[in-house]
Amino acid sequence: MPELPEVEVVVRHLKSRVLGATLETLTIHRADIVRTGHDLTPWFPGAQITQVHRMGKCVVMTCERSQDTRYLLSELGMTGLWFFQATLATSPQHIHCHITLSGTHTSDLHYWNPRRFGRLWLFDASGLEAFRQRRFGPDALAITQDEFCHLVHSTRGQLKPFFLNQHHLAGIGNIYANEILFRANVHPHAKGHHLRRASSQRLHQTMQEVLREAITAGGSSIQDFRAPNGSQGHFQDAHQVYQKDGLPCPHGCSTLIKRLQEERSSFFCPSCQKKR
DNA sequence: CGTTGAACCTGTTTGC
DNA sequence: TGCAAACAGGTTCAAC
Repeated sequence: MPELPEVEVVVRHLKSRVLGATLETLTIHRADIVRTGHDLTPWFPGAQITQVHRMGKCVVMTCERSQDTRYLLSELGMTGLWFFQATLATSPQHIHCHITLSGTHTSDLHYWNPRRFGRLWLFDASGLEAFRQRRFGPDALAITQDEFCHLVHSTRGQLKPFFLNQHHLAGIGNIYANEILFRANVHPHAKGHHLRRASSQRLHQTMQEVLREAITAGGSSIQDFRAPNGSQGHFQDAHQVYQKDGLPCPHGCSTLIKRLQEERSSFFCPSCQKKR
C-alpha cells in the first residue's frame, strides 16, 4: 500500500543497509517487470550504491561506477515492496528481482510485487529527470504553503481527484487523501478554486502533519505493507475515516462516516467536511 | 481542461 | 460449502 509515508519508510530502511555497498548481481526473474527501452542491467554489477531517495511514490537508488552515474528506480504500485530476505515475502513466486551486495552491514534485496502494478526502471541522469518531469508535480512533503495554495486555487476540479493526481502533487494516495481531507474539515468534492485561503492553508498544514506522523509511525500496514526488515507500520491505528464507514465521526458530531463508491472509495463525515 | 471508465494483475473478502 | 462478484495501496489511456 505504498503511498508517500510507506515509500519514505522503505527508503530509510534501505539507506541503513545499502549505502556504500557494492552491487554484485542484479537478477531479473520476470523480464516484463523492467520498463526501460534498452537493457541496462549489465552495467550495474560492480557499481556502488551512493544514495537512496524517494521520488513521489518511487524509490530511487543512485549507482556509481567509473565516474558514471545511473539510477535504479522502483515503482511499487499497489503491492510492491523491497525485502532484505526472501523469506520475508509471503509468496516467493512474486519476487521479481534479486540484488546481491557486498560491503559492511549489507544484505540482499528482493523486489516483491504480487499484483505487478509498478515496474523497475533503469535510467541515466537525463532519463531520470525526464521521468520526473513527465510524472511528478511538486512533492507533498516539500511543497511550501504558498505554492500549495496556488495549486489548489487554480484547480477547478474536486479536491479528492486533485490529491490522487501525481502530476499536480506527488506522494498522496487514497488512504492519505481521505485522512487529510477529514482532518482539515474539507469535503472530498470541494472544488479547489472555491476554497477560502484559510481552508487551503489549513489543508497544507494538515497534509504535512499527517504525512510526518505517518512516517514516524512506520506507515500504514493494511494488508501487505511491511518495511524491508519485515516490520509493520502502525499508522492504520490512527486512521479516522479510511474504511471506517458506518462508525461515528471521531469528532463527536454523532454523524456516521460515509463511504462513496467512486473510482476510488471516499470516506468522510458529511457533517464536518464542508465544500468550501 | 476535467471527468469517467476500463485496463493492467493477484489475492482476499463478501454475498448468495 | 462453493462459487462468483466485489474490492484492494496505483497509473495510464481512450472517449466524451
